Amino acid sequence: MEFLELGAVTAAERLIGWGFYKREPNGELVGGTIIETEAYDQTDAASHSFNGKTLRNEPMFGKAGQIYVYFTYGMHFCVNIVTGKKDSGEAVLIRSILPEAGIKLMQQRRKQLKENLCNGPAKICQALNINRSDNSKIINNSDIILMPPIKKFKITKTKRVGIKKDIDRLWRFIAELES
DNA sequence: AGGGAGATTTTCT
DNA sequence: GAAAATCTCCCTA
Repeated sequence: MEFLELGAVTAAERLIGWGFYKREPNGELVGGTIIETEAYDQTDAASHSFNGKTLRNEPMFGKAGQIYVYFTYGMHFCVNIVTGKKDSGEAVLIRSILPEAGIKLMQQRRKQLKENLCNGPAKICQALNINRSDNSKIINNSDIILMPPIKKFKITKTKRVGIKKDIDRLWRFIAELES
């Protein structure tokens, strides 16, 4: 996990293939393999940290390996993994994971039976039950778990989505899935 | 299968 | 007061 201190862009690429989970109160793991990420840092007009530290983005200025949960569009939560050195204001948005553990719980929470369980940042938070109360938690020192990759993926870089500024950076990383 | 609108409220200016 | 690192539904083909 030392690579998380390297900076958001490097970390975003290297996080592809890692397992991301939340541990339920009863010990059950819910989550799966990360297959899509986006990097945000302080040089980046699309980043919450661009204009400096605020009440909301304060976790982005913490140590690598915490999580930053934000609320957006009046109804959705999204999770980031904080990267870089303390006070650098960077993080990696987890955009998509492969549902592998706790699928039944995910289906209940998402009210979906098969597709679309975790293929979007707000969907992941819904499926894993991540919300404001998880903000600033330390990964692997709480109920938020990150596990090393089991297999390697080929990775595609693209432009990020859902932003209006700095749209040309190729800071979105997607695992190529074999069919 | 793809596009457009509406939902809904926090956050910062 | 406006915009927001989004999702779902409903429409058209």
